[in-house]
Amino acid sequence: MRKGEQTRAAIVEAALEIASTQGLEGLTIGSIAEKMTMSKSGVFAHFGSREELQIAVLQEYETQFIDAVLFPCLKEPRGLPRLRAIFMRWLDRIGKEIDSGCIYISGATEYDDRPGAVRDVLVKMHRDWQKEMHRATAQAIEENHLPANQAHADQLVFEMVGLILAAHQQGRLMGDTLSVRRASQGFERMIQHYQQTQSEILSQ
Amino acid sequence: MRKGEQTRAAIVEAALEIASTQGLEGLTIGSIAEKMTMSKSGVFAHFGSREELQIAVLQEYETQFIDAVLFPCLKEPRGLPRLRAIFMRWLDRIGKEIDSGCIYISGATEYDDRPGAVRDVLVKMHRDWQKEMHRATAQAIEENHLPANQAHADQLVFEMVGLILAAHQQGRLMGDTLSVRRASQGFERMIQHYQQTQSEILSQ
DNA sequence: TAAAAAAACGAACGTTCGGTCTATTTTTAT
DNA sequence: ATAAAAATAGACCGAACGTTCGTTTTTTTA
Repeated sequence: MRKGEQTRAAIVEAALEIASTQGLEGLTIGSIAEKMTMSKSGVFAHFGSREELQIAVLQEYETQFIDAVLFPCLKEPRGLPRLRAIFMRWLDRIGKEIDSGCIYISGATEYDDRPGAVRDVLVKMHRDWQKEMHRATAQAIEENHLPANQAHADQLVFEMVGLILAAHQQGRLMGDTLSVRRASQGFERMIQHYQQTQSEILSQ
Repeated sequence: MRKGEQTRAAIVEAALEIASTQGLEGLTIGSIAEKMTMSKSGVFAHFGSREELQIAVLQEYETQFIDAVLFPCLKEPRGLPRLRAIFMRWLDRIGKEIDSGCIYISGATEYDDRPGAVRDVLVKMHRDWQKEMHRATAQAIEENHLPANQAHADQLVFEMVGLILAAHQQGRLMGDTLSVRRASQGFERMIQHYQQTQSEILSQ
């Protein structure tokens, strides 16, 4: 019914805020209840278990992430422009999350050794996102924005993940205010490297 | 006294094993007691608090890390050979930790938003290690193994951190068995990029 | 407006947590 | 050997956890 769905959505929203700073494991039903000024059992009733609540939070995060990062970039031309736009929006989001935290990243270390439904969902989301990155990278190679014989989409995606993780860690743990810029420079250098390799081959 | 120190060391060792998979936050006194076949209070008495126990675990990890990664590399010639050796030993360690986990990395996301003594110690260890990396990189620039006008030690260290984090996450969460190789390739490509830049400048 | 359905509450359960206290055993030093 | 000191055990505490349950309040439907 209507009221229930509204409340459930509000709970998930509040839970996402808590999980951003405390992690998915630090997310307790009591803390949500307090934030919502509801009873624990009132919160609990909207989900069959804490696990389902955590999964709902992950799904909400995924929706917001795709909306904010991927969708706007599909207007960009296929190939390098779109790939660059995706990386930059992703990085921009990480920059905005330096005060709160990214549950994709914190979840990755929380659940890398904790089997269960939450981990399964998290892995699938990571995999789906990396598939998107892979597609955008492969298109850049198809469009000859990157040399086909040098650039391997898998490797490029791996290095982009690394730049994002470094930006997140250095920004949040070490208080490095330049971390977003460093990741951005790293990306441009990586692209430039492959393009240099291309021009060298062409000039031979 | 003698017996006490022995037991304490054994406790820290057991605690490090648990913390590697469960994280520093997942480390409970009860789980250590079970592993040691001791009572909780027996374990507890060796430390004034759980926090001190966690710090002791971190210090033990740091000692092992420096012994395994940094010290053997000081025999290598200053400059790029030493820098490469350090990165490769670091990466090799991450590869071996794919089944257990690295508490520097898991701790970074666990404590990036949790103030306190544990976080302070963790930040200092990260900072000290990055200083070592920075020194090795700066020496490579001094020795003209990397071009002084292009290579910035801070940026290089940042990107190395990223490659390590990606290798850890992709290896542990995503089950990517190639993650260590990808990080290694990323490192060589990064070095190659700066050296290409150098040769281009020289040929102008 | 009255009945039915959904939503929220509040108390309690069993468990686990870090931590305390006291008593007992083991180790060390004299 | 014996006394002092250190180490360990075991019972226990209050708090917080996820979860259950019966009841009450609110919302929806007829």
